[in-house]
Amino acid sequence: MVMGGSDQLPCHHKMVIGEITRSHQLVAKLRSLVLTSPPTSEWRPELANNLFEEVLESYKVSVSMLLRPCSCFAEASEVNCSKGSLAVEEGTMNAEDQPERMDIGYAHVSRKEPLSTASTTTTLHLDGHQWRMSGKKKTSNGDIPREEQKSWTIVTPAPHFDGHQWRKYGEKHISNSEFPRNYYRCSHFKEQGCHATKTIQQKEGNDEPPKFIVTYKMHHTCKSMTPIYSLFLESTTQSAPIISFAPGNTPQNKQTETYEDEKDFKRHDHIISSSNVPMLIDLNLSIESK
DNA sequence: CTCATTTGACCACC
DNA sequence: GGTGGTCAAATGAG
Repeated sequence: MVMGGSDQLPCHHKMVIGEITRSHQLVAKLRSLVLTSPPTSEWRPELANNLFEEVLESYKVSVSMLLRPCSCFAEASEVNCSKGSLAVEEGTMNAEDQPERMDIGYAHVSRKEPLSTASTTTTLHLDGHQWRMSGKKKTSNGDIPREEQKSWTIVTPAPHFDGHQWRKYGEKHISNSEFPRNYYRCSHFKEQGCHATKTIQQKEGNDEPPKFIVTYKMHHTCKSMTPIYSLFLESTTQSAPIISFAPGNTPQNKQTETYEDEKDFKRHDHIISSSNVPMLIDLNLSIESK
């Protein structure tokens, strides 16, 4: 994450950076503990557990800060913040929208172009995902056109680990596209009327592992989400600290498997979209410790 | 038998 | 009219 001088950052970003730096230090302590103390130490499990708790709490706080618009956003629904000209979109998920869960995949801050037209926003690569959000232009009959429905897109090698359960309801070959597009809706569509949907399409090219373009539409209104902090962000630096809290069988492990054919992939696709998703935190951050 | 996936048909939007 | 999104019957897995 390369950013300018800290005085150019929105105030809550400075707090987040501070919190993440603390997390980094805690992880360093944890590493030191694991590598240097004898496995038989009586105090080792308890101390390790305490450190883990602190790290988890610290990340939780960081994410909460990111989800909550800073005070300089609060004056209006769309306000310039510092020099970054950041705007929080109406309808963007914040801490109030999703108080019980930390689903970072839905945090969305976009950068408005100066004099932007009705519905276009450009992407701010704040968290390693590529984001797009369409506006709210309406048709003559008052409906939001399909193209303009609120949606956001991420590119990820792990398109299924967003903490929700999805049911596939369609597949379509897209013109000028090598791979079909798969259509999913929330598994709680029927019993809870949750209208969240997403499409997954493999990105063109020979990426290894393959990357998928995941487009979400509508926020979840269901209440039975697995409490997972699924922060699978694309790593772009070797030095990015990676924390995996699941010994083996991580989503990453699943996704980096190679599939014999499309059927084979789809079998895994089914498995990994179930609710039994292990926890993974993979932060793409470069923190200078001093 | 139940439930999830597949797949062709239908429909809305551009 | 072409393309993309959704529906629903058929199919398959457990």
